[in-house]
Amino acid sequence: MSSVTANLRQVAERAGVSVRTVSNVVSGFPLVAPQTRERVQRVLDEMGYRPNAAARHLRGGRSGLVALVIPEIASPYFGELAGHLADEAEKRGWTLLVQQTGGDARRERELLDGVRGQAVDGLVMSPWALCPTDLRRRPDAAPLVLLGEQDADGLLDHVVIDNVAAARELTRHLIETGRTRIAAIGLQPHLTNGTAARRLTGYRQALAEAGLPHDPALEIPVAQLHRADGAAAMRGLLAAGIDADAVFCFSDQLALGALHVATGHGLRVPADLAVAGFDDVEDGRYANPSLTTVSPDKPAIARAALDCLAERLAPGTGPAPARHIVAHHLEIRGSTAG
Amino acid sequence: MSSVTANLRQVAERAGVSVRTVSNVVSGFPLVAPQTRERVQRVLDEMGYRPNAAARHLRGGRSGLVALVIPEIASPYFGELAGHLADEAEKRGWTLLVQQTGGDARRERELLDGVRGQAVDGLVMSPWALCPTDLRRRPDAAPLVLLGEQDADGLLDHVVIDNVAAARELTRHLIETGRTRIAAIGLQPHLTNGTAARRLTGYRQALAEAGLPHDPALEIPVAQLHRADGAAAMRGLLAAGIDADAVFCFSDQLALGALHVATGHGLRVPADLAVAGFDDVEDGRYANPSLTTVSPDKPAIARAALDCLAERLAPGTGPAPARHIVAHHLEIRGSTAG
DNA sequence: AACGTGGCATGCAACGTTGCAACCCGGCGG
DNA sequence: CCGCCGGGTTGCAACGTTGCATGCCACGTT
Repeated sequence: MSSVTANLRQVAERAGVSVRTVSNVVSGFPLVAPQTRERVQRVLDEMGYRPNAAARHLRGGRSGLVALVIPEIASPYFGELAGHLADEAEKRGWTLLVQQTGGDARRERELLDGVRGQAVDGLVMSPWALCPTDLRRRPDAAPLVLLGEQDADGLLDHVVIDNVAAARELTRHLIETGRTRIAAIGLQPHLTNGTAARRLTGYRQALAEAGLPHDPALEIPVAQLHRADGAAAMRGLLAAGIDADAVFCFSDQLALGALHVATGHGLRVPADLAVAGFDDVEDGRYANPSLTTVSPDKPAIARAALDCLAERLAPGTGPAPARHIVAHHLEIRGSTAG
Repeated sequence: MSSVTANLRQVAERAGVSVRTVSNVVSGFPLVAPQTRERVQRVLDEMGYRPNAAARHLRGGRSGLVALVIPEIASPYFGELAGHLADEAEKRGWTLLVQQTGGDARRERELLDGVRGQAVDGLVMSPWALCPTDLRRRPDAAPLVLLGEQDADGLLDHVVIDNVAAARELTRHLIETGRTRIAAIGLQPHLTNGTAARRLTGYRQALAEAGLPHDPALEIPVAQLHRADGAAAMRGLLAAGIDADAVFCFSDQLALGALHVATGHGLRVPADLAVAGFDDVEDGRYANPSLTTVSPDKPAIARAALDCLAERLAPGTGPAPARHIVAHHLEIRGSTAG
């Protein structure tokens, strides 16, 4: 079977030059005579030459692939993030590849030390089950950037927003609208990912600053971050007869589930109950009522993650692993302020 | 710089056998003496050997990569589909790679005849701007499967649901709940993708079957399929004073936008206005009220697309390009039946 | 006229893997 | 005893590309 596309040798033969010279033209090497360059270029175009990625990869060690390793791409937050990452990767000449873990520890580990047989130049990962020591103890493979809180300052690159501050700001907003019994939905004590813990900290700080009591019954853990989990948490609150006047959910998905159950239960939002989320996914903007949320700068997260990988891939060791903090802002909408 | 992982040569040296024999062990070639196999396997494990994907690709011509070429991954429908595709790809030893086109013709063409320099084994594509002739006129590159209607029966593989029937069923449902002035939102006359056209056909058929008049003012085109477009269309309906008692949107995203505007305008759904969508994305399930929709069997779509690629990749030409029809069902929820 | 110089072009080797053909050797039938 | 057979193992070559070193030529300088 012949190759699907012309290769350097075939172009060289047709143009009457050496393979090396064609390669020089393709790669833009300056020491090629103008008329030679032009002739070779013409043949390249004629034959529709496209460089063979496998050969380049084998030769140069770069595949041009970056892996996004996440629990699930169907989740709106990761979907939106993947969109930005794909765009940014494109700008840098990379292609994004998606690997789903389902939050499973074994699968996370498996992907960590060798996505597709060392075929990627770098990994952008959102770990749920692996702890920082797991993440560090791996063969000298492709550079790794983590998304979300990791308690691994100075040991691993990770991109985050200031979750404590963001949660505090949002909670303060709820307090300013007159709420005093604010539930927090979304604790994830079973995860190594420290994001939920930081948001809980911010929430508690805001309560303390306002002199509000801190009621453990209002701090509700969830199994996952799906709408169904938010719905279940809300049903639990209602069934237990807990009189909350606001719920702060640690993701928009949870909030949308909670909102659905609350309104289905006859509660008016925001009059009877304020509902707020986190992530600013597009669904929230069009919910009824639209959802107040913390909006992380997702394009900036994508840029930061890929910049970080680019630095690690550049010759030289680059700077020490760092915590890259990205901007966020409060997006106040109808679900908390009617 | 040494290679990041042990290669066959290093393993062979350590195990005291030839490179070829190690390769035989790795690939499970049967003619290897049991004790040799065992010894080599031990060394493989010790050294943490992982086959080099680039070399395999160069040698064997298979990269193990499948590209998903879609307008945008952030769209919930494509996000959910990508999740299923990634899972199914995984099962078949493939990895999914995402390329966004933004619906742009040039970008679609570019990706079509050479994603990443012929580095993928197959493409799953949802074209918006390219017509079937464009899609067929391409160098003998990787096999291609299209998602959505293409008017290219027998010429190109494509995976669809029966859009005419589905739209007819949904419209009939609206009629059965007593609606007579049913708007259709989501015509896309500017796209080559024939999906919207088929849904419009089904809609009109149902109206005709019920003996309802067909009012062009109720057939509303949109620029894209985002929530914002659905919202804009709904605002247009309301501003024009058109008295519809139902809107059938050609995607859930459109429906959610329309729903948002309708309820924001004081309309009670479904009492004053029924709203229905298409795609059954998770958002719709948790909307207020939850959204009636056509639910395509997304896992089956993913399976069909990848099975089709697998057939094309198998030795031999395989069956003629076909239209693969996947099941769907009506998901009746609160937005049409209170 | 001999020499250095710099622009341009080329050949060789190697990246890690696998298809192919050959090889060696013990056992068995002629 | 020789030749054949087949299980087990091996070397060679090639996939397409690029780094490195070298070759060649014309021109300008000594």
